[in-house]
Amino acid sequence: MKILIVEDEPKTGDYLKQGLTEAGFVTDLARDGWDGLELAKAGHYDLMILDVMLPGINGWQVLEGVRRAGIDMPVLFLTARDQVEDRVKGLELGADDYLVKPFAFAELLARVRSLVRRGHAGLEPAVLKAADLELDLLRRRAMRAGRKIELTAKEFALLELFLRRRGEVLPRSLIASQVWDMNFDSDTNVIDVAVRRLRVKIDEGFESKLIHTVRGMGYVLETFPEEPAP
Amino acid sequence: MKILIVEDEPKTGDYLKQGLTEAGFVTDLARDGWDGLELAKAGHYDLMILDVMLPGINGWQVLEGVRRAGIDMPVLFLTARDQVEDRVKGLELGADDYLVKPFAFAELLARVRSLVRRGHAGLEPAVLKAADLELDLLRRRAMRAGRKIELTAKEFALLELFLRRRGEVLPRSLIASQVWDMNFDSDTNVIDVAVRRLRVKIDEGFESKLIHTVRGMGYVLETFPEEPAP
DNA sequence: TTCAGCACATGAAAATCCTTATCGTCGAAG
DNA sequence: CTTCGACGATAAGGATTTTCATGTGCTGAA
Repeated sequence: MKILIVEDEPKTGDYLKQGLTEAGFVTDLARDGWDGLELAKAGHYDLMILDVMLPGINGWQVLEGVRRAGIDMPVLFLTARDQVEDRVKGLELGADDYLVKPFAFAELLARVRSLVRRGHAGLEPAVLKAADLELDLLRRRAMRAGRKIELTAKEFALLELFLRRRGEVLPRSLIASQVWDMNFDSDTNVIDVAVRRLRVKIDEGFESKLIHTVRGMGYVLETFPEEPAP
Repeated sequence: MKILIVEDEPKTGDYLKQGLTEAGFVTDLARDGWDGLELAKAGHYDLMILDVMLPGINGWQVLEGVRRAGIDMPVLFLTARDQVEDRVKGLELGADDYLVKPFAFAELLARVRSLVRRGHAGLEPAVLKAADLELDLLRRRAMRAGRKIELTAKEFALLELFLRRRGEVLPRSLIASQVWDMNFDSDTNVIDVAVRRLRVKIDEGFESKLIHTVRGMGYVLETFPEEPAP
């Protein structure tokens, strides 16, 4: 599997190249937009990782050039934290996924694998929904019934997990491994506390509750109450 | 590469098996000490991952049985947080490495790879030193000039990095990727602040400073001052 | 030499996260 | 029906980590 990285900052570029190489990919690295475009046209890649901020021509322009040349490969692009609208724009231009700097390498790897596997057929949904709750993954914002909800990083990750696996009962060990990247140590109740904080934000003050406890098992996010009417 | 996992808690066991399988290893899973011992004797494994707390016979006993049977394979064992002395004991009994629960999977994978590669020839050093500073990785304790120093998780990780790469100038991007598992985003100074906190703890009040700033490059831990005498 | 600009240092406030302790509730057993 | 025990909810406290604002000193250019 061959990946083209287009990144001007040397440290980030080397970091990506090394990490992906260790993960078993073959990589080429372009240091600016022009080189990137040229390489993209010349070689056959399974994926392109594209920084938005580049000297010469920027990331979108590279993307546009690539698409104009009729090259059909998935594109993952990298944006800085404040370039939210850029991300939206990039997706409209035909990118397949994005990642906000700074990012954990594990996260990048997961997305790269996903894209390489799926091709750029199915873009990940940008907004997850359940009833009147919406989680915008691009803008990192949550809303319920039209009201904006502020979430911390952990809360966001937790809610994202719940929404991605809506209706499934998630045992604490699963939540721990996904949200905390930890193998579970049962003598703590971090998860209970985190779920509570999330509940306060997304359920408190609303008629229908979304997060439900399944005693002895874990937690579920469900649109309908467990027991409709006795 | 074949790995034997001995772990009674089902969730942890499955988690390990799945994760390692995805990482390309072949795994067998034993649910208690007796099964573990039997499998270890029967099959040819490149590594055994051994939980200390097991029903029937405990981890050390399994280890002892394995060694008695003349089986020579590296052993990585898993301990709970409070079983510090157990870890020390386990290493004395001939384990090759340990991991404290809860642990990040990435950490486990790194150690597994290291052990599979090296065999159990070279146990990682348990104590890192520089001048009169010591960092005990087993007991997670730091001392300087005989005085105990309390460190937080981040401080510990940072100091460990400095000690492992003593004398090397570490750019911020490297520190970010190692200690924060993040690709670097230059508009923050978390690293500066973290380095400062560490400095206060290990250098303040001591004649010779260990952590030095290299302007425009990063930080180094060095025993000798950069410029001896002008 | 002086000044401006940049890099790093520092202190303090704010945000987040984890721990601990206590209370409540559900379910099973008597 | 009552009691007990386990599991979960909740509140409060504390520790850690991050952000922000400001200070200081080096370096290179005028």
